[in-house]
Amino acid sequence: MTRKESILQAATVLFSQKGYKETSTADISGLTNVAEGTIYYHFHNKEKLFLSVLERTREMIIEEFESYMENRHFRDGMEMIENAVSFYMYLAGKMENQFLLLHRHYPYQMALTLPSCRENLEAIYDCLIDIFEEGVLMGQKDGSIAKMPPRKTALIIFSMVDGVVRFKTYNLYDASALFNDIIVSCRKILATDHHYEEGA
Amino acid sequence: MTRKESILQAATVLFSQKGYKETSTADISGLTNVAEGTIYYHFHNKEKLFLSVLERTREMIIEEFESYMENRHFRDGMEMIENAVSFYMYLAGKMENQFLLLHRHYPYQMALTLPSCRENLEAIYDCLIDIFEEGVLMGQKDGSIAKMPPRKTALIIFSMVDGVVRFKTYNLYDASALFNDIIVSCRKILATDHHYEEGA
DNA sequence: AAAAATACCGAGTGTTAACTCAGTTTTACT
DNA sequence: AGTAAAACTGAGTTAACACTCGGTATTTTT
Repeated sequence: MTRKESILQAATVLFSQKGYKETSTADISGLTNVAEGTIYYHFHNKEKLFLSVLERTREMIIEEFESYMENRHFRDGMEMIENAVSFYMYLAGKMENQFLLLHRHYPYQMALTLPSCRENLEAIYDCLIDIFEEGVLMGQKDGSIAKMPPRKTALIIFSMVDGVVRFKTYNLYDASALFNDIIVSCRKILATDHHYEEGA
Repeated sequence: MTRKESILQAATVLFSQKGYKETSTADISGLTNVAEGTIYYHFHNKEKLFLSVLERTREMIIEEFESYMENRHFRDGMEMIENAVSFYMYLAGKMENQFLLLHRHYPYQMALTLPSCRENLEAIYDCLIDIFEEGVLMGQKDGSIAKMPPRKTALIIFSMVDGVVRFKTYNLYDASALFNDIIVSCRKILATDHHYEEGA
């Protein structure tokens, strides 16, 4: 692994676990056995390093999600959303540090003054919410999902799932224990009145 | 207003808007026209000041919520939850800074090493989720809410609402635009199969 | 193999921020 | 009014941190 790569990895871990301000370039240097000067050689300054971490995070999350969705076939919109929800929860566990980074307030604060930061965050959320919205639209065509505003519905489903993941992040409650209940709640929110299914 | 009080207020604003590490005692001193020494006279150090802010936040949120709930009468459990949800969204706007503080990762990190910090956070979430749980239990008795695990259901409702509030916090989406949709979704999650109401 | 370009190093620098403390002002009490 | 206690002040101290820079090692090119 190149030094540049190991700096990025260590920065991802430390920025997410300790926070941006709480992580010093000396910390990163110590964790990687790469001299501090090298960090500045590759990333110019700490802020740009953070942006690189965020950009990498965006690439990884979007790629993971799109490759999951595209090579798959769903019976109907409802099934698509159920799958998207469970994949989101799976991914939040697999890419723990990246999701933790997104659950910190720092990136959103940086986004207020740094357009490139905001672009990365918006790209991630747009990608995720677009997938949910697509599922709603598909479900409304095939009759598995009731008529309701697609974008808003996607946002609500997303915030429900993300909120539960956050409980885990905050060490308040174990998200995986709520997995089934989340899926059931999604179905209830989306179900059409007549053909109401309750599976386990 | 006493100096101690104005320090607490300024600290609440700055810690929530800028972050803990990003706020210096000089910042607080500047905003209050109180000398830095005075901050240390009253709070001993920056960490203890933060804890005082958090304790105050806990007191205020719990008091607001309990006084809202206790002087009120609900037709059934469903109505109680609807009211709790809308009051939560109202309060998140009214006490913007305190909620922002709770939406930052810092307090949860501090909670890992500082039991008194964890106690404050748990007290807040316990209070809120207890209220939702109580609503579920009530609704299951009076028939307005379906049979489902009360605690888990309360957690899901809570994370849905809190997740939407967070969109606002992060400047990604305006929570108030989703208000009606949230209420409708809650009803759908909770409703009994037979007596399914859909109001506006 | 020599030269050029790239990657890397870590001691040094300037700044910032938490916290202290010796002294001053205000309040409380007799 | 006089005195003791509490509240307050801000210059000074110390440590940590982001970043620089002159020099060295490594890789690439010719």
